Amino acid sequence: MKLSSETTDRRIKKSKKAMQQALLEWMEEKDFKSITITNIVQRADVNRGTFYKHYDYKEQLLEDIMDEITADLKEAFRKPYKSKAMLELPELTAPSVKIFEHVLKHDHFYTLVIASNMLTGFQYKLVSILRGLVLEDLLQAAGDEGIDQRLQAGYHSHAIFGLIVEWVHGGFEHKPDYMAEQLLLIIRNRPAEVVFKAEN
Amino acid sequence: MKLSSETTDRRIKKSKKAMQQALLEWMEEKDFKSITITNIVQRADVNRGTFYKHYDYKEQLLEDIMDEITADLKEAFRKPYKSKAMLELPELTAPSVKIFEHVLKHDHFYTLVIASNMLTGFQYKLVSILRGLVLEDLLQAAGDEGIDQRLQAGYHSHAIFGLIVEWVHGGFEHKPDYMAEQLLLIIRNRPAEVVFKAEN
DNA sequence: TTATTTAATCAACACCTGTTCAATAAATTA
DNA sequence: TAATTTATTGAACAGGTGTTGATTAAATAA
Repeated sequence: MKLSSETTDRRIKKSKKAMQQALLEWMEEKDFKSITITNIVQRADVNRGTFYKHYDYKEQLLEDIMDEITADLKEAFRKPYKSKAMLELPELTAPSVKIFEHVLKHDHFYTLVIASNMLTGFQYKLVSILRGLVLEDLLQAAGDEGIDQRLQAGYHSHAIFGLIVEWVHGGFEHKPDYMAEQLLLIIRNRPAEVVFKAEN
Repeated sequence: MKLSSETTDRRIKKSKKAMQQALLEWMEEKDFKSITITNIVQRADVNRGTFYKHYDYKEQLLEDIMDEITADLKEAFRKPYKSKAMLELPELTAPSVKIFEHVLKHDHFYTLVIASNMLTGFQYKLVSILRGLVLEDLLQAAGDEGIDQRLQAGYHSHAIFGLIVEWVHGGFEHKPDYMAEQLLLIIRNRPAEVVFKAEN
């Protein structure tokens, strides 16, 4: 008798890896939209049925690739942080430096995904992770003046994502330390009269 | 002789409207992904060639619909604001109240787009508009302590979008005034030690 | 190793896609 | 109004899609 074992069948891993690799290669050559399932399976040298056995559409295949990137982001937060930047910047910005270092580590992928327009799935994952981290800290820090902490978490997680988008669009012309410093400055700033000017 | 006139041909308007209406109707019934071009043109009662004359893919048709929504957002900012909330809240939050009122006005559409996962195009437009408004104000308010204003604009525009997402996911359980109040509280809060807790 | 389970393959299917073309109908211009 | 321009139509096409069922091959369990 054969029960569902813990480790996935080597054939599955092999097929998935081949298709993931094929998709990434095609993405270097042409627009995501114009890449067909047939393209992918031909380059991966697997049957089209194999694709449909594991995925419903190509976006799902991309999400599989994204999962590895976001796993790295999560891991980056667990490791203790040691670097020059930490000595120069306030201690509390360390985790945010990690974010930007993570993005820079995968700069090619981030550029590919953000520059084109298929980040829905990726953005969702990324923001969800950031939101979780922010919310965790907010709950520990305990209530501030009647602020809805879910809204606050949604606000800050998207905000950091926005910073990443700007960074990518600018072609990574700044160092991660600079980005973390800017994040701190923006947060510390009193932008009430700046975010939206009152009409006279 | 017939030159390109200012007003678009009535046939074009009619065809586009029919297809837009058909897409919205299908979106009530099934997943965006599973809606085919054939579905749309059959319900709109136009030839498939007509679709491809105006659009490349269905996402473009959706963007056409989105343009009307975002046009309303822009317009909402130009009109002078008068309401009860203005008396209760600081004057400078008025424009942000408008944002949330706009979202509530189109609550059905926002829910449809944000709950599903095809907001890439819409989000881009929305954030771009917010970013433009924020950046405009930032440039007028003049430099604050070495903050990169583009990064700041990206930060705040995505942050507000994040607030909208939270609001939609929560099923609009708050009033626009409350959302604007929360926005103000979050911005005014000193969240430096809250956004990311320093590890010990 | 052998038996069993399960993934990958191949062929075939109806349907959707994106494009082309000549024919038609509706709009605009004078 | 008549003449001209242009959108829409309908048919047809080579391809891609998503699914099926029977067969083969590889991985796992005993």
